[in-house]
Amino acid sequence: MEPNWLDESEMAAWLRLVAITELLPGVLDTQLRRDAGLTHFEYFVLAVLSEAPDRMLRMTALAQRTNATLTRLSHVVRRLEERSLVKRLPCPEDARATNAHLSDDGWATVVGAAPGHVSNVRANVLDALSVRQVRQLVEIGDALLSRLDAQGKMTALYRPGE
Amino acid sequence: MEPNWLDESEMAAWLRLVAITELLPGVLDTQLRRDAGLTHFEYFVLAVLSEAPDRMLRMTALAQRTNATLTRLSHVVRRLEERSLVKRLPCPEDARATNAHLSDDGWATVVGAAPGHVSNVRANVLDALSVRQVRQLVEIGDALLSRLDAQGKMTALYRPGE
DNA sequence: TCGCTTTAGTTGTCGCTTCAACTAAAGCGT
DNA sequence: ACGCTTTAGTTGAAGCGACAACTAAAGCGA
Repeated sequence: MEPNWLDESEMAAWLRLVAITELLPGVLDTQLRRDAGLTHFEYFVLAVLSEAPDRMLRMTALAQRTNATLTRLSHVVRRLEERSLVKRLPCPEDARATNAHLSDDGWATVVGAAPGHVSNVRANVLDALSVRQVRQLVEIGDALLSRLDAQGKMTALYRPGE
Repeated sequence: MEPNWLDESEMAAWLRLVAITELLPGVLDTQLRRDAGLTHFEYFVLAVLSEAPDRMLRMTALAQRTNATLTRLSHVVRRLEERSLVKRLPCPEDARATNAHLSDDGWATVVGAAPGHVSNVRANVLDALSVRQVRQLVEIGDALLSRLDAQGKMTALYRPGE
């Protein structure tokens, strides 16, 4: 393991990426918690469900689309169900599986939270970037995700096949 | 709050950024935990201390350089001190302040962990990017951090003043 | 149809982060 | 010298996520 150290430019990029991954979750959680009583991950789960056919997805599919482990999702969906934002239904075709269904309350919650969240994302992320940088970020994101999620378990749905 | 929704390109960039912030911490933590018994944040704290004069920094300065709240850092440094990787010393010039000092064990730990960590960062991040993309990522990172850390409390040390 | 393996999901425990509350010292105005 | 405010840091409780262990159903080979 001979240390092939980072050069100046690589270190600069790496430090910024680390800082972003530390700071971004807090920025998202703070706004959503204050305005909608949701963490960003909870919001994301509800938002993904809201776009699914019948507002319903299998736990495994939902986990993939939210970049989460099944364990994490299971805990979160249980809490969301306790708040009546989501309902869990046994899947008729496969008795092992569970369907997560967005309730009317859940729909209302995510619809109510969306505008504030979008404007927060604009204010803290997208408005800082030029159109060219947004395109570059898509490319960079695909490149990184091809390593971070090499098997495409999580991000296969929107990333180009390699 | 009229919802100015994201267009396709903005949504693509945003989804990728969210996925990265969800997946990257796990990739870093898993390798460092397995090979060195450290979380990435703990490693980062030790690494920052290792580069400071006398391997020592005030808690507040250390918090800034690690993108952390003082609360989070206080807990982490206490745990590191219990493992004898760090020693806390009262600051002679300011009786309110605490200096965190990297012990010899801490130094050995971070030096031992660095090569594996760097090669993990290469394998999962930097090797996926071209030289141009690394430069683009620095620019994008600066742009994002100017919003995420608008007051420059955390990242002022390596980001250009606006 | 029997048993083995894989898949789907849940649960309990533990560790880490956040939030609120707190102590204590420094700075500062008068 | 006196309070008031700010700064530095710690602490305890609560909540979330990771890991390991588990149940149960499906797939599949002989």
